[in-house]
Amino acid sequence: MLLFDSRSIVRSPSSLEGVSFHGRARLATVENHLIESLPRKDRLRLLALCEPVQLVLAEVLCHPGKPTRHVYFPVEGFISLVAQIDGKPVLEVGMVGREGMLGAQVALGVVTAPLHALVQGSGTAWRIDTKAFLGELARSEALQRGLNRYLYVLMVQLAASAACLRFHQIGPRLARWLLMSQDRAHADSFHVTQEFLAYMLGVRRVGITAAASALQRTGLIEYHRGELTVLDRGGLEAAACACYATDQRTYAELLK
Amino acid sequence: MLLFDSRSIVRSPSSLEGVSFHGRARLATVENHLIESLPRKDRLRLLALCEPVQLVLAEVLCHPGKPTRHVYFPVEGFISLVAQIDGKPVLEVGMVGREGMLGAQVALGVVTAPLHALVQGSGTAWRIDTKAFLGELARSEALQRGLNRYLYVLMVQLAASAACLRFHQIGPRLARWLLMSQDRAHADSFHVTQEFLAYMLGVRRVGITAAASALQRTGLIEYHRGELTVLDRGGLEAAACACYATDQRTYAELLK
DNA sequence: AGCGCTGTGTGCGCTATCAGACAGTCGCTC
DNA sequence: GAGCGACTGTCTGATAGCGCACACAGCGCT
Repeated sequence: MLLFDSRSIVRSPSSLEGVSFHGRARLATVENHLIESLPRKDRLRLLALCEPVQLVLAEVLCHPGKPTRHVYFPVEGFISLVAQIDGKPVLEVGMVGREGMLGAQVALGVVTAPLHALVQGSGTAWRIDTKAFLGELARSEALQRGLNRYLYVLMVQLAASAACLRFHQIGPRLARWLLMSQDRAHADSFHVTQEFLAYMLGVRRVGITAAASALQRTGLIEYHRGELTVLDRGGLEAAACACYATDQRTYAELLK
Repeated sequence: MLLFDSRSIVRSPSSLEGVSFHGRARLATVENHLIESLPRKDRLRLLALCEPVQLVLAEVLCHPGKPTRHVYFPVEGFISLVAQIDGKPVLEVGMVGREGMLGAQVALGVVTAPLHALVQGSGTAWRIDTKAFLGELARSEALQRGLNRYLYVLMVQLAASAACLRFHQIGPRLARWLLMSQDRAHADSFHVTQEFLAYMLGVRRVGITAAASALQRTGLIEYHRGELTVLDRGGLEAAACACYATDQRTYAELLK
């Protein structure tokens, strides 16, 4: 799909800051939250199985119905979960960043991927062979607990997304999407075209043009040929539908 | 909510058949599929903990965020899972019948209910105290496996529902809903008002009036003041969006 | 400088659905 | 048999979003 190739996260230093392209520094943490939450012993054993990989933008890490060869723990990169209709991926239903993992369903004894997994922000991640991971999962109760809670959060958010999709308009949904991406990209600016946004939100590109123009006019964001910068995070939060805040609360309550 | 009281499944014998109100006989099976799939030993131990209860129409078995006191294995009755926005339940995102259970999230170590659970078809079910169930879950590996697979199916369907919701029109979605209800009600006719259908599908009542009129005009269904009968199941399947068939396949592949 | 690709803005007509209101009709109850 | 509530059908006007088409601008490549 051509769309997949039209995405690329800006990783070059901002010409203004000259030092770091990270608007909100989170450099202290270089790990994945799920892994971090493990007791030292289990964590080390798990990390011994991990290999660092670079998530390449627009890469499709798994296809629905196909077996998952690896599970991924994003550190810097992040991933979109995309649902399909009639065999065509059409709509983002979830995002996986440093707060979670891709392939949690293996904890349910199912190695079949449920959704398309599309790398949406390039960056590092830990990767583990599915079988090896299952072995470690059997050994570590803490890992089981972590995965289970994460699966629960995923379910809650899938359900919430469905309702949001139905009842909220493009503008607020776009604002929410930008916030969620910003959280996972660990940067205030990233590269994303209107075409791609339309695809993620399941609307026409023109719909995004209208909504994004409005956000730019009111000074919340700035964009130009795919370079998008969040200027006023507070304002964007106000513009987003309540689902963003709800999501945040769910994460805070269940994953910490 | 008044809507909840306006629903009632027809349980009186059909005047035509005079013997059974079941259009498609499924009387041979009086159990729940999840329970049935257990090895004899585990099944008996689980059933010893169960108490039979009557699911009362329009009863709300759990609220999102609240702890689940019991888990339920429907036998004749069935349950709608309803997502909320801003604290108000607004949209059905899943159905639980004889093929599954309510409260599967306890297998994830979370006793908080994720969604509203609304009894949509009255009838019998098995009920177990959550704690007792957790004890049994720890004992039975087969039960764990069953629940895990069921949780996976739920997730897949949540994602599929979201996409369906976004891209399919009221008519096909209504047809799909009727088929899914018919499957779980084990009857060709059941009681359901347009008001309630609108609520489940997240649309206005008028939208249902239009779609249902069309289905009646083409002879697929017949309804009158809440009494709805499926006349042409094949035709209804053709009228439904492909999501129904996909759902069926998912169940067949993963839950048997 | 010229070309072509990608990304963005716009216009037009159309459809599905929404919001609100109202009327008819059936069935139950008093 | 009168009254009332529940259920269904219909009307009017508004709107969010769709499909399609096109114009234009920035950017890289030759």
